[in-house]
Amino acid sequence: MEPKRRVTLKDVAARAGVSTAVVSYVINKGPRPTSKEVTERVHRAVEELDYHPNHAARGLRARRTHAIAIATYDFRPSTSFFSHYLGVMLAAMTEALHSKGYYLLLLPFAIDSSPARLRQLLGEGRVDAIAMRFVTDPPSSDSVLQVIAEAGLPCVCLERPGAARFGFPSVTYDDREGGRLAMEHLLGRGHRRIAHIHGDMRYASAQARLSSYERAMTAAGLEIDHSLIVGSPWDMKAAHEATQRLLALDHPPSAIFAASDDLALGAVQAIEHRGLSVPGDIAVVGFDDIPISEQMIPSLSTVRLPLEDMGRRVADLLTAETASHDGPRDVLLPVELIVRETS
Amino acid sequence: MEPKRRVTLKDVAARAGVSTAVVSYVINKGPRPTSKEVTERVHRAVEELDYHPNHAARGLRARRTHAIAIATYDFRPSTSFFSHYLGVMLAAMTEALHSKGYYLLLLPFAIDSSPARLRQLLGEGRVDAIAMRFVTDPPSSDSVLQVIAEAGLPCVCLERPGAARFGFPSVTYDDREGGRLAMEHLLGRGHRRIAHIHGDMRYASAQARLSSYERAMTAAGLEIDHSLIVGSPWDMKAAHEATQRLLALDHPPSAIFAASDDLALGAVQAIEHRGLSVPGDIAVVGFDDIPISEQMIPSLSTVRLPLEDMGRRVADLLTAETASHDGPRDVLLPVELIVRETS
DNA sequence: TATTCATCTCTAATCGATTAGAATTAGCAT
DNA sequence: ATGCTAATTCTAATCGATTAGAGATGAATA
Repeated sequence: MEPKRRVTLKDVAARAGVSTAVVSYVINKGPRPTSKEVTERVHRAVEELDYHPNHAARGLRARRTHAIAIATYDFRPSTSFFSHYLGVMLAAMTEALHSKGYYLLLLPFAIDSSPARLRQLLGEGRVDAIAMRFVTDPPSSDSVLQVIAEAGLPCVCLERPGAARFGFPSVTYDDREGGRLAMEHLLGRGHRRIAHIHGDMRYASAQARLSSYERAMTAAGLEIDHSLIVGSPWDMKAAHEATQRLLALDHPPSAIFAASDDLALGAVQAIEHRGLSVPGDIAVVGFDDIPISEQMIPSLSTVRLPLEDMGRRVADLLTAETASHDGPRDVLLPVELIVRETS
Repeated sequence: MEPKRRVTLKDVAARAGVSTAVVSYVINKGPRPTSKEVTERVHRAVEELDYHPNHAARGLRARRTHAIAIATYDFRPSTSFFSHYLGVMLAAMTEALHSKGYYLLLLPFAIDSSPARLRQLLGEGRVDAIAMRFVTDPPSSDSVLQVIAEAGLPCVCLERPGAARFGFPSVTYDDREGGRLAMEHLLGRGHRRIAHIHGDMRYASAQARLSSYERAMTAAGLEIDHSLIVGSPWDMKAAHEATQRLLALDHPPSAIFAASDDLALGAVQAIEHRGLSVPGDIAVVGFDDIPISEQMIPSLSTVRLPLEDMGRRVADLLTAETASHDGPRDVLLPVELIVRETS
């Protein structure tokens, strides 16, 4: 393949019989008006030459790269970086960004990675803005956000609000409300002895869901029985074993609220292995709504996260020219209870 | 945040008391030698000023962006783009690229998306190379590859070899061998009546795994009973129902080879719901080795894909200066049979 | 000491766009 | 027609690096 000579602005200008400045104006729809006739000629030339503005030249002069970076600070980067959770969100975000002419750059961050890499990325001026996902609450994230703030780069935080003091907005789904909905549902079905399987408590989500459980129980006038709160590290097998412990109790629960669908899956399996039925003997509600939840039999009742919405909102916030009219906002997106067969 | 003035080459040069050319030489370790003393002075200046070369300027002049794009041509882009499969691979790839100073750009392609987007990306000169994943065999992918070839960009194909005529290497895992291993394993345990649950036959993997099944049966001198080959669209629920049909046969199988772990999951559930045990009554082997496979009880025997290896290999191929000494190569990575409790 | 050669450094052109500021043209009222 | 303003268009500087070609330096050789 002989690498055909690139088509440049100059070529287009020559073909359209105008100066390069005008071509630039036409392409960028401004900042100065162009006559209808010239505009058309330029567009035709662009079309005919299959011209695409060079990204580097553009970025150099205009200081805009039309690229957005996303980094996740997670404890389990390699296995979970692209969980269903992040995956769906990323897909939506990629698509939303693309439709605005932006590209998404993936950064490989673990929760303990040094800010050096980040500093390099920012120093290079490679991206216009950055999205950060933290699985824990501030202030563990502060040093990272500090780096971004110093670079003067727009940033949106995923899931964990509280970056407002850096001037950054956030997009979060409503973990608390999700837990409330799940519990309300189970309580509404008459369950009184409800267990909770929580996830890795280093995660803010695990904390939030557990505290929703406790709040709901208390609000319903029920005492919190700590033998009904079992834990595991977001791991289906651990959930299976935890459930076995629940089933072995003198007063086993009649319902289980699991902090994730993976955990719920383990619970359902354990219950069925014990010869009991779901939801006949024990009802189960999960959290996340991963694809399996709908497909398994019995299908899993769960709390659906607004993943695609989140992706789109983040994309919108990051590409908004009109950055925050009235200060950064913490966007809280609603979750949805999906009642299926396990409850 | 007042956006601090950028530190440029000039600043570094001034501080080190040399010309910008020398700084460039030092930073890029070539193409001309620099004296030890000057080299050190420059490094010190870089350090002190926290200098990072501007990506756009660099890209403009040197025509290298140090960015790699990846696109997936799949039938189900939104749900599966970031399946476990792609996720782990991407994580490995991102990391490998990063360690070489490259960044990964995500492209949001569905299998029927037009080449226009791609042409734009390439026209912009935004990336140095591109990785493409196709879930079907050529020639459906040819028009896309044609675009890349015309742009003269290095490209690596994931999973589906046969792009050699465009001069592109490929990285694939051994689907056929995986099927063979799974079947050999089941046959070795004395199973003779083995069923196969295949996935969406539009996928080359589904085809390859099915044909491995047929080949193994034939090689073992067994006749292929078409009532034992049931299909579903990579969907756990469909697998569940397909398995119910298998169990209802006059001569139900004693083992099932499922074309994916998701399908295997559905099969296991169906078997257990029927009151039978796995592997006591029926053995099951899956394909992929998703995280759940190890965690479920009983844990699932399956074929593990070399996902991280693939990611790294692709990264290597795409960043290799020495592009193909002796023509493009189709790299075929081995898979591994993981025997667990279901078989 | 003069000459040659290798090594290192500097000057300045260049990549391809954007965008001030100047120049031109068009539109309109006088 | 003429002057004035508004609408367009052109010229050329600029972004921040890389890199050919020229120049300077020092060591080795004659």
